[in-house]
Amino acid sequence: MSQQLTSIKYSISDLSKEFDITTRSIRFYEDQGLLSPARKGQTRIYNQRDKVRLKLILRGKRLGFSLAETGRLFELYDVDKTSTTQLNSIMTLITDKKNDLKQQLEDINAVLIELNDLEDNCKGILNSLD
Amino acid sequence: MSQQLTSIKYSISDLSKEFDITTRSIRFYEDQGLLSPARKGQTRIYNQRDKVRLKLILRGKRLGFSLAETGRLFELYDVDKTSTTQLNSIMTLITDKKNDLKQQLEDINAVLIELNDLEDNCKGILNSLD
DNA sequence: ACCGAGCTTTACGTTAACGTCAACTTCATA
DNA sequence: TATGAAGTTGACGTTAACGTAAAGCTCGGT
Repeated sequence: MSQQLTSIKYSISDLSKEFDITTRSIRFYEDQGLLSPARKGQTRIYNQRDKVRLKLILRGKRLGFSLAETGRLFELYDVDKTSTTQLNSIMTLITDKKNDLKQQLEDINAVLIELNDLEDNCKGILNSLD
Repeated sequence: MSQQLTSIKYSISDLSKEFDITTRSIRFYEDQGLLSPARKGQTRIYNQRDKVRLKLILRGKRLGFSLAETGRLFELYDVDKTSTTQLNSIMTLITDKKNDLKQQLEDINAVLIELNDLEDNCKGILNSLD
């Protein structure tokens, strides 16, 4: 039924080129438990899911998440959904993260406003030098 | 004329308490050239400007800026405004930072959407357990 | 005169996230 | 067959941003 034709495979250097990171980093993320690619002999073989995970890791980094935090977010999807206590602890974790991100939104908007002011300032000076 | 009554002074522990950071951190920021408080003998005396700077440093940290990056942003305000080349290099730096921040906005919104989905999911399961 | 609280400098320790060899295998190609 | 490109596992080095401990001033209160 839901047989996916996701037989697309990637080598470690494929991914390192695509995301512009080193193979060292990719192996390190695996060490930290964020990736678990298949193996053909010794060689790592990455599929679509691995690639998506890697993209999420890098997005997390851009947001200042530590690898451990990103790992915890990954686990949210695999957790035991039958335990009420588990569900509640997830909910609080989600709430906390959402608050962090809302703070970040405020921060970013504040900085953007300052940068725009500064930019206008510079433009004004440049124009007055004609 | 524009004499400011900004004679409000702070000790290092005042600031450490107010911002909930250690005095070690505050001194470290000074080592890195981000703060330069006055001295009374050996003792550091912080004024309103120093306090604002500290607030900006912490905001930068929340956004994932390194201390060096924040330092560069500080310098933007003190730079020689008569040099056209200086102005142009500032402008490109501003443009770059703005692009970074716009990317962050996208990232944050994407994560917020996911977290909201996950939250709804959890709520649904919790409700179905009644 | 002594004490404790708060400040100082100096200096070594720590953690995260990799960088950078070194030494090895495997595989396709000249 | 050899050689070069791409993969592997250690293992030690590095940087940023502090933590932490040692040793010492200084000042108000008892």
